[in-house]
Amino acid sequence: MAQATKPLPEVLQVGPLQVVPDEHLARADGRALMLSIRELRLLTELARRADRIVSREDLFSLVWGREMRARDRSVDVYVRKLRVKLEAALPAWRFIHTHFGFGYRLTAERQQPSNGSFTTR
Amino acid sequence: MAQATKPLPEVLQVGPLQVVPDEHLARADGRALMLSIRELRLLTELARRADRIVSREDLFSLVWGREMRARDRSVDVYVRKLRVKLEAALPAWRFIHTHFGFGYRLTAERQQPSNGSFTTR
DNA sequence: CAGGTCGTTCACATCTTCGTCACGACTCGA
DNA sequence: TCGAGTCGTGACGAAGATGTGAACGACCTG
Repeated sequence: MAQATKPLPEVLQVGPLQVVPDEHLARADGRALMLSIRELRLLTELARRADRIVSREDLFSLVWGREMRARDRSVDVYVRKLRVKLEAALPAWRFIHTHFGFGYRLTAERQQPSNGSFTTR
Repeated sequence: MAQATKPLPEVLQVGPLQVVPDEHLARADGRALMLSIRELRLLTELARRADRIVSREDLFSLVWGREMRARDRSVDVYVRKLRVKLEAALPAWRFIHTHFGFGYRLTAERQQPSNGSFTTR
């Protein structure tokens, strides 16, 4: 018999970042982040597809629940908002990486100064 | 000496804050807080779920024992009363954090210079 | 009865979020 | 190198959520 009644809350771990969608909460090194609904949902969907590139269209329909209109910049704007908060919480890390022409990818990478070789963007 | 009927009194510790529901008492750094019944119950239920977000609806049914009516602001008002007393007792700490659109979270955080991500209002 | 505490509810003030723009910086292929 | 398209970023107003002070009545207690 399968564990049909087992709640087993979903916990997404991406480096020092932890997302618990069911609790409407994300943590950085254990400390709670203050995220809005949209921000949290966006982070959640990215985290569920960590290390993979997710297109804007997919992200939009996942988070907003409808088709993205052409030239809609909502995803970009919310990626920006997330980046700001993640940067404030974990300055030594970078999480949301842009793939030009394709979309975004969530991956925990240490911010390495004094090395221009690896461009993260 | 063990007692078969020992209730094992519940003691909730949240930073410098201590709540003992069975004694109808809360302490800040050992000093007793003067809380009304509602205030204490609200603090208790929050403390039992420390570090997690609790929705207004859940808080209301936990503390008031009935379903919350739409647009009822009771929880907000009592959160306010608690904040005032906690602030008076422990000015260097912040306990009740608002999660916009979700509810409240009880976590002991030192009053720090503004940090966009963590600090709660 | 007089004064105080408590719980509830209102009304208004303030803050957040959200979607959208506009403009500038950036990327990449021709 | 250049140009078209893509992306980053700050700002805005409207709608809605939350913060806050106060009024009111019920309930003590002396």
